Amino acid sequence: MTTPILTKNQTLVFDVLTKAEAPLSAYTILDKLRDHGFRAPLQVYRALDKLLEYGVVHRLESINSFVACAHPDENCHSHGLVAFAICESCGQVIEFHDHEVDHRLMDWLKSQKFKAEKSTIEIRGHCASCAA
Amino acid sequence: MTTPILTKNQTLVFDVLTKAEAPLSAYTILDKLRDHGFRAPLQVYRALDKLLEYGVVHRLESINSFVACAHPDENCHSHGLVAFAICESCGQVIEFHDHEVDHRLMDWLKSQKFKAEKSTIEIRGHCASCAA
DNA sequence: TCAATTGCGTTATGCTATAACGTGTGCGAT
DNA sequence: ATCGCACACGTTATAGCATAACGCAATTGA
Repeated sequence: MTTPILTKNQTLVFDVLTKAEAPLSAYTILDKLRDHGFRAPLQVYRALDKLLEYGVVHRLESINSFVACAHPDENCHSHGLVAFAICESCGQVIEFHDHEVDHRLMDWLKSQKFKAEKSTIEIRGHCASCAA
Repeated sequence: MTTPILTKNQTLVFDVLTKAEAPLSAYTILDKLRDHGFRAPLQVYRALDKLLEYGVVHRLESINSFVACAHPDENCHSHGLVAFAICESCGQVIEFHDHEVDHRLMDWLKSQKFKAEKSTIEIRGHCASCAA
């Protein structure tokens, strides 16, 4: 699946996320786009839904925020599980993929006959710079 | 760290969660406890905070809900990482611990000099009974 | 041309979580 | 004993996150 051309709103939201240095909440995105005519949360959420579907944006469940995918080119859906390390000081996010963890989790799920659909792996703590 | 005696409110909330067959949101807990004098969300959240601190309850970030720990006796904080498989049909949750996944993630974090504090691993999908 | 699909805008609403205030109770130190 | 402290509790208000439901406009394809 290749990413379709983005609509105007989707582009605006995606650009804001791409330029941000940390995850943004939907309402923060809304505020940043008021000058571009955004007035209501739905405008943001609808764009986010599509961007998530295309795999170019990730949702961080543990902090109710969104980040642009770290692999702009390839489609992130093909990477298997994605994990995130989120710094609680500076907000920076490190995205990573590990097939070992993948397999281990998948094997376990298989043994339970559990059909996985979506996964969330998020570690909160402090990054190298902030741990000081 | 052993779990202190629970207060009245903590006990009420913990009992509701223990009897539930699926995770409950704070507001659902509130509704279930109105007959016991609960009137406001804070009464629930304050009890939950303590129960989370004691490690006898887990928060499921991806569905904004709470479950009683599957290991009532031992303290769950000592298990290292905890992961959850959450059925989107019946709501049932399977809790599991895997040292392999643990180590793998921890090694990765170490290589990034990231100091982990809290972790969230949640897989949504369908359990054996519901996948049919 | 017509119907179906998709994106968009708006208003209203619902769900999740916490701030800020004050009260009461138990308990150790002086 | 009583003072001070820590802690649980109750209440009101508010902040923050997300979606329902309506209608309009543009696009596309039969």
